[in-house]
Amino acid sequence: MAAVRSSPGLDVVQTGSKREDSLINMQSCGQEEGVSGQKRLNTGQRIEWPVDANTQQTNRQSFPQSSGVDLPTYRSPESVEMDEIMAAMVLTSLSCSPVVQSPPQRDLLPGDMECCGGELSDSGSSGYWSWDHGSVSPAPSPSVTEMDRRLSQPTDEGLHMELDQTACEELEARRCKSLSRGAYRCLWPGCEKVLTSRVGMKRHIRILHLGQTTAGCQDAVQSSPLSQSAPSSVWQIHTEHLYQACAPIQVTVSPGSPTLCSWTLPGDVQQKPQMAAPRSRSVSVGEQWLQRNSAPTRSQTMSASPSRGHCSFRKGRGEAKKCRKVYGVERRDQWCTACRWKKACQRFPD
DNA sequence: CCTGCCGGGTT
DNA sequence: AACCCGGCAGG
Repeated sequence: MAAVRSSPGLDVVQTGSKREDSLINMQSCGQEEGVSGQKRLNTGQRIEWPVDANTQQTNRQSFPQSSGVDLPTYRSPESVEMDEIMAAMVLTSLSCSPVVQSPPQRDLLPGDMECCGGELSDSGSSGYWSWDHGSVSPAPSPSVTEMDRRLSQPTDEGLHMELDQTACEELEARRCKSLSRGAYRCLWPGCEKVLTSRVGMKRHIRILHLGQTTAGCQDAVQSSPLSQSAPSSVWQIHTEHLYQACAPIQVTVSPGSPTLCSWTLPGDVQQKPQMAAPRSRSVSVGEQWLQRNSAPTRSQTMSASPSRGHCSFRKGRGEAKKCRKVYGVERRDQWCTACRWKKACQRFPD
């Protein structure tokens, strides 16, 4: 059985039964101050479980707001933006230069996109953060129906990020499979247009699918929550192992364009949102508070001060109460992992 | 002395 | 990688 929390004050229990829908029970519990979550099943049983910080965060992305769990018939009012998001995904996919068809010399034109081996940054844009796909394998792509369901769900910022990445992977996989050498096929739903040049394909998507005449695409992507939100989501996801993240998380800021921010993460870490979903672990009040209050701020801090990558620097004593003080030595099992290992506390970071 | 956590060792 | 702990620094 998997227990999830969809949003503050709204708990959801999802059983492993085939009749999930009928067994889903939602209850507004308010914001309890305890360490564990608690839930009532429809059997009348009351179940308490430790809530994982990652699980909480992840599931807030997966089951956002009032929709609770996957209700197939639900259509979000925000789905009207999906065309735009789809366009962004298609273009993002397009920006991933196919290794199979790209010999050492890449047809990089002025204003053309970068290869996805390292960055997706469009040199013609600003404020377009990018992913390093790293070791992410395109093989396990979600089904079309699942994609559609996710697209139709109301999304918060985190889900946008997940959507973007997953969709990019899938589109890239589909494109790599279906493409003949040197040709680009438009993956816009219902459009099978094949062009030989990347620039032409970009133009095709812009004009036909976005209805834009000139360089509006990057701006559309830039201004969408899809791109704006992802870094903070990533940050939230990885706070659990923050003390290990000094090296893996790399933030680079382009000197030329102040808003161009490139996030480089190891592939396995990027997949964590999907893998962490069924997990369940104890979460503290502090962790919940941290996720609610400080995570967005931290993302901004990350963007503003990328020099944090240096780990050897010993910080002065912060003001925050750490697990040791909050729980005491006698409740050491409730400490965060880092505190138990005498590492820098990641539940109550300074 | 208490606390936080770095650095390094062990499993 | 996960886990543990000696020892150091700050308060």
